Amino acid sequence: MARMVAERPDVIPMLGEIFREYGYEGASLAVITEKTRLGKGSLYHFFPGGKEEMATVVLQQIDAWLEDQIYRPLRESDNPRASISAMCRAVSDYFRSGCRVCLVGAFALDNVRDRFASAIVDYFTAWKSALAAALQKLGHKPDEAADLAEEAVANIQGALVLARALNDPAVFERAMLRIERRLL
Amino acid sequence: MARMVAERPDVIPMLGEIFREYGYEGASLAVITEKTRLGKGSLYHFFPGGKEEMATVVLQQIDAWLEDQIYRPLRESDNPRASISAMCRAVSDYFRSGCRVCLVGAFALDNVRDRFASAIVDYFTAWKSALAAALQKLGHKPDEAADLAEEAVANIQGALVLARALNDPAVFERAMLRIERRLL
DNA sequence: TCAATATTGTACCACTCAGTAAAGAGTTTT
DNA sequence: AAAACTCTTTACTGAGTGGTACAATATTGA
Repeated sequence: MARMVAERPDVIPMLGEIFREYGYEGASLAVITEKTRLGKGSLYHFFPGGKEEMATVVLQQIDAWLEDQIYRPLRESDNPRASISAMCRAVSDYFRSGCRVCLVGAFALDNVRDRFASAIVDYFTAWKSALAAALQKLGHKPDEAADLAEEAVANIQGALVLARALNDPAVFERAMLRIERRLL
Repeated sequence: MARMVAERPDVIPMLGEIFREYGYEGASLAVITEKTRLGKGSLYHFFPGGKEEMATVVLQQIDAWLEDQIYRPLRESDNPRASISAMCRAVSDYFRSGCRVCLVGAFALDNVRDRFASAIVDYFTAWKSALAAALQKLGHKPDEAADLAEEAVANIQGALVLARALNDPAVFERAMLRIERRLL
């Protein structure tokens, strides 16, 4: 039969948005088939492991993107100020000023946390340590840098929760400004 | 037939813990009947509105508790330092060092946010303004106090997300110390 | 004692869930 | 051209969903 969608990779970003919008449990196969315009057959052809595999792949893709765009620059740049500043901009963009949810944060609060525990831990650990590396290059002592990094990562998550709760992007933007000011 | 549980009020805290543990969608009636030891008949007798009414009542009860234990002291105490300090302790206790989820925060990230939007907005708004009132009594200017309060409330949520993601209460305790230090 | 009311167990409803099976259509390879 | 492979459609399963109906039973107050 005719191909509806070129390749499996094309579906992954759609799945990401679906999980963001509906959550893991809320993203029923009915929703997924409707939004992706893919029948169940195709879905299970691409992801034999079903919904769980879909979510796993989405989490992998998110990790890869952040590694490229944020973690590596933080670790490897010889201009830590600039890469931290770039991180704040990228985060603000990525989360669309708080209108977009952090999938990993949402999973962490959900009862699917245990199912994706290792991906969730990896996500936050990688972020913390990459940011801490940049902060050390900025002159902070290792434990001081780790503390600052943990605080920043937590505060980003908090800003996302509050902005979505109050449905107010300004809350997120204010928080990101505070976070950047404190890091630099 | 014999009464299993004395009164409707006794069930509400159980429902709270169930929603915390399973989320709104994850808390199926099967789970609820099992954990409360109440049959569907009793459940729908006490809560004719079904699951949605159960969650609404739980949110109301949470709000009432916080109003009593945290908001009112913050607003009315003439020792703002002490009441802010007490708030931090109460929060740490309430969330069991981050092992317990904030139901309202979790709902905010979930796709049930819209259904309980007003309760969610009220929760965070009340908290922010009560804390801002205390900060004003501490000598902060109104907009400065509002900003600090918003930051603190957001950071508590962030600490909850990160602590649960990393499954590490120490993350939450560290964050609460930072928050208290910054407020006082 | 006895009727009114409050509570509970059970069976049931229509619907949705994730997942499967299999046959067919399209494309590639041989 | 035909076999092999990739993808899609369709119909289906069995379990679980929230919610309803109602009769059976307890408790209460007169």
